[in-house]
Amino acid sequence: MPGEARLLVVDDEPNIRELLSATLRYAGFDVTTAADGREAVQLVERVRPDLVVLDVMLPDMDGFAVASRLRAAGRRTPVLFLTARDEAEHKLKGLGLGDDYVTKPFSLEEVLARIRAVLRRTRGDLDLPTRLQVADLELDEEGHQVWRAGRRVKLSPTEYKLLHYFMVNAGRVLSKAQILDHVWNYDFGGDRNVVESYVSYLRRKIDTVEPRLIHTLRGVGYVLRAPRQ
Amino acid sequence: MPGEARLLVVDDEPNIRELLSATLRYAGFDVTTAADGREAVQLVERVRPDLVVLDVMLPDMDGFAVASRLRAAGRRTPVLFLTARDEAEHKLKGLGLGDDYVTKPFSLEEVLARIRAVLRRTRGDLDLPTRLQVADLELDEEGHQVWRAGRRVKLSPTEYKLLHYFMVNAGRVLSKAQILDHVWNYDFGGDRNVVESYVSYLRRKIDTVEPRLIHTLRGVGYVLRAPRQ
DNA sequence: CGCCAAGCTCAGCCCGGCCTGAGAGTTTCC
DNA sequence: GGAAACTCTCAGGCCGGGCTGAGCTTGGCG
Repeated sequence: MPGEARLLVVDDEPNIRELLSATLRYAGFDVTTAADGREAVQLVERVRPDLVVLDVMLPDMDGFAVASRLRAAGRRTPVLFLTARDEAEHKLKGLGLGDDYVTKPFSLEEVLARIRAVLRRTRGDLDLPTRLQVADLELDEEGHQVWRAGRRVKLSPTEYKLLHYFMVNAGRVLSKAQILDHVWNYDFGGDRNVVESYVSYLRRKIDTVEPRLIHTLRGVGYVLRAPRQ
Repeated sequence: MPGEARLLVVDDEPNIRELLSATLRYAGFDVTTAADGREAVQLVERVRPDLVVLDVMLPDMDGFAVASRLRAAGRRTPVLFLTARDEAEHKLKGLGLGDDYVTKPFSLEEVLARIRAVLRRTRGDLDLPTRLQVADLELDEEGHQVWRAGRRVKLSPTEYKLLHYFMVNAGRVLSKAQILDHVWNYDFGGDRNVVESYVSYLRRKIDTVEPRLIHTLRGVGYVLRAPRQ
């Protein structure tokens, strides 16, 4: 439970806006949305969000302009910028302390991770768990590290994101479609065989000892869980 | 009791439309129907459904077009798409989060399960039970797991769906025809001996201990129930 | 008590979902 | 600039599960 933090999501594309707001609400945040910079500035005054998720390409004003308006108004609300891959490089110098950015197209897991990290820093939300555990499988979010049976395991970025998603949803069956939606970028067009491949990689790295934790449910999906219970 | 949620069912085939609306009404939902995209868009405004069940193949406009119309209109009504098997693969990226899809031909149990899952996510209907129990027989919907007398039991997908249907209707006599209609796809052409076969499989897996829970009523059907007192 | 319909069970075929190794294409890092 | 790591695709093969058909069992009824 993210402690009911208030978020303001600002993006002019309805699809992205909806994608984000639905995901973040489901993750337990209190979400307000805005479609342009003007609306965003107004809403910040009204809802006093703990964090603003802000597209840098807005129809009326640059995302950075919005951000400096916030700061000029005395708010030091942290901002998570959404930016195209090539814009990111030279623009990120504009970041204030506590701010961060994610490049489009992003994956939902990525956005959630960044939001949690920012809130942890700025609000001192130490109640946000930083360590996930299922049986003898451990994942440290801050240190990006994973252990199985006490042994350190090295994972690629995608493997890590997949495992993280599994662990946050331990005990819950996840369809391949769901996994694709959360772990892969929203514009990924390939087929779900990727998920099978990565589950296979993961198993080889973290699930070669008993008890097996990743289970296949034919025709349904996968689930990470410790036996018994 | 689904809490009186309002549904809008959109499909141009009268058979499917009726099949769905009758089933969903019987399951306790407040159902409105539409035969094409134009009508659907209008009705969404009027009835403000909690969820739209939407065929992707409509005579006048693509189901996805309808969905984006809804989103453009500011509604964040979740959508359950009905899609042919081969369309499903590559299109599922158009889904907003909170949306889901079912492939045609579907089984009614499948549709009901998806609808409940979506409502649970989007409305936060956490009061909807996720765990069913009859005597010492337990079924966990989220984890797709079943226990009898405290022992974990492994079921195939069809066995699971059948048991789920039994448990939701515990105490009610179900004819083989009813079971066929709900658990098997609507285009299933085989004979009802399948039901007998699967009841047999189920008994072997979950009903070998006292008290027996699955009872045969010759010439009538089956019923799952714990003995009196 | 014997017959018949209904129900039960099991072997077996077939299909499709899943896994995995190989490899192409791309990015990252030294 | 090259090597290593990583992502994704493809296809072959395996195996679990779906369904069928036939023979057997059970229960109802005259």
